[in-house]
Amino acid sequence: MVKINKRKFYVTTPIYYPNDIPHIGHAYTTIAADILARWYKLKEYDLFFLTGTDEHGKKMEQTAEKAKRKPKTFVDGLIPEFKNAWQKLNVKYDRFIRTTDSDHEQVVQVILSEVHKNGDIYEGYYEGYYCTACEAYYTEKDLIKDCCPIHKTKIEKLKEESYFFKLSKYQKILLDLYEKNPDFISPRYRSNEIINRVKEGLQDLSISRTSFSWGIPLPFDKKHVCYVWFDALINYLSGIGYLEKSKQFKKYWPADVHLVGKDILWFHAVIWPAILLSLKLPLPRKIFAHGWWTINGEKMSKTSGNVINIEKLISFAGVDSARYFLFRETPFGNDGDFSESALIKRHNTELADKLGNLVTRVSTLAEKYGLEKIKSSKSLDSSKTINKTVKYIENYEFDKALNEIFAFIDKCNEYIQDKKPWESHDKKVIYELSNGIKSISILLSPFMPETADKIAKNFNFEISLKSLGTSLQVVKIKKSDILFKKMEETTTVNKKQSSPHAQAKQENKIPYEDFVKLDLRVGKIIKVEDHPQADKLYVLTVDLGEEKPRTIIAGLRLKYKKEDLNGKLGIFVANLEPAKLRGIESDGMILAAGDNYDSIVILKPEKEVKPGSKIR
RNA sequence: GGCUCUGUAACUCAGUGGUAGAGUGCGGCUCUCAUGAGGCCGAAGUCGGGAGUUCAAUUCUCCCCAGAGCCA
Repeated sequence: MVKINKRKFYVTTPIYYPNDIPHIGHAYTTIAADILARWYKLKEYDLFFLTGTDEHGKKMEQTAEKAKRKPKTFVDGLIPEFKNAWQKLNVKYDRFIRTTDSDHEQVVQVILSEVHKNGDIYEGYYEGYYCTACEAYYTEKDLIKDCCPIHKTKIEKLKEESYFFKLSKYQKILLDLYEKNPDFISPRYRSNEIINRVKEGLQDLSISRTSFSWGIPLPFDKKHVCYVWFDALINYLSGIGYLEKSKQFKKYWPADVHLVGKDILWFHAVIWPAILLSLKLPLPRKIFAHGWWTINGEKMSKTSGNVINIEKLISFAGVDSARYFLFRETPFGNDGDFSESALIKRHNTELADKLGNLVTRVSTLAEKYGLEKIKSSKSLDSSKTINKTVKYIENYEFDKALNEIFAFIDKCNEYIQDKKPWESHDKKVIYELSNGIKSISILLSPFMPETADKIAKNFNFEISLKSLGTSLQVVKIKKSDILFKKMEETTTVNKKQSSPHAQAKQENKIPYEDFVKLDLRVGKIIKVEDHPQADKLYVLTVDLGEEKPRTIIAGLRLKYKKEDLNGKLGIFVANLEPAKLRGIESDGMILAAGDNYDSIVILKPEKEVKPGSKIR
């Protein structure tokens, strides 16, 4: 008898280095995984969602030493930061794996032995410039003045005994794989980047170190500990029970998607598949690289103090608004810019005004007039929205999915306006709208689980795929509480913390480069005539130190007599785009000061200078 | 430097071989069930610049300019 297995979905985040506190970057990947997890759970897939921490390496060893702790004790203290963060963000993972978990350590050793046995690991020497902060070697040409190109710290040449993984052996197979599976690496442009690099050739990868001991020892040479990346990648296997739970492992492997930041795509799209090929294991279905967040247009960094940690992310407008914003603002894959004002704006206009308000008004009408079930609604049909949203979510186009859902919310608002149920008391219309709200909530539930739950309770339906396909039951409905309170922007804290550059931008200041674009010059007015078509305008002939004098129109006729201007010096914009004013072309502009026309005065140099002198 | 991509309304972006759309913002009108929310209407663009192919180019080709990404 053939047993029909339920379809499964296995999603992972990278395992995070726990020395940093979790911030918006970590949150982005993890929430994305949570959205997918919730979505496939909704579809009743057998789901596994793995996240965790990467705890080995020289850097961690050193930090622990500074804190006068043993590495393990030190790391133990950092883990709650991450677990709490995910709890606060409503992220529901199936396992939080730590590379110090004993089952993981065991798996890494078994895998090292297997790869070794397969002849893909050999002994050699590694020579290069090692940056402890990056945990990576650099070649001489990578260095910038003997310093690490990323951390700008001085780094030294190291030569150590090392074991190597035969990455070069897999170049052709990998290229073949990318070609046959163009969506293996997503988005597509990232795939092209990787392909080009792999074409340039692959070097064997050093996978062990002798310079520190905080790591997993190689089973065939205990002097060496495993290089952190090799150790870390294997979490995707150990996390679902590579050794002891072979049934579970067989069910979930291969992973359906590894979500990663664009900075670690190389490891996941090249090294990881090569390891799996050596192990003769099936490859993950997809590696998806997402972008980074800038903060107010600036790179996020500890030194500029603009890091958005989880507390802060939630503090602006709550968890659901933060989750919504991150995936509505920017296509998944692209870089995005985070700012409090952008978040609050979306919270107010989209969540409060459109969605929240719709729920309140429909629930109020339902409470007052009740519902009457109808079979199907042609005028307010959500099936197209559902189909499109499904397509977008499963294609990792979260922004488009949300856009689709909100287009339907707009439709509901148009419908209610059109049908005016507060006049007609038409229970069928209110039912149609309630049913629409049900679809909206279920589709939104992966993104905004709390909100979806609240609406579901209020309108008495279940968040499930089944419920999406069936009509709402008629029950008594009460007016909904406010789902999204409108927020006011309180940027003062933010502004103080941001750099002078970002601050200048916010205050509408321009960079110096923009100022120098202005060609301001002293000019001598050599002729003043009335503009024939306008009683406010003079037509000036101005010497700007050029071969020919220019014609410049000035609105000074009511303020200055001709003789007050003739022969006088003034300040002019010399590179203004020429403009026709009442039929005469003006090639420049005279500068004047004054808050309004009545108080206007022209500007003059303090001493006599020659026409054409530059203002600087 | 090498490879790749982008340049469309004030902003963010969609789009097509037959001279352009959406959201936000802005201006006006309007309803009152609703969170000063909602709905309707409107203004706004030489589709980066130049050349070529074509009956026709924002859309194809080439060059130039500007910006971005990736380079173990």
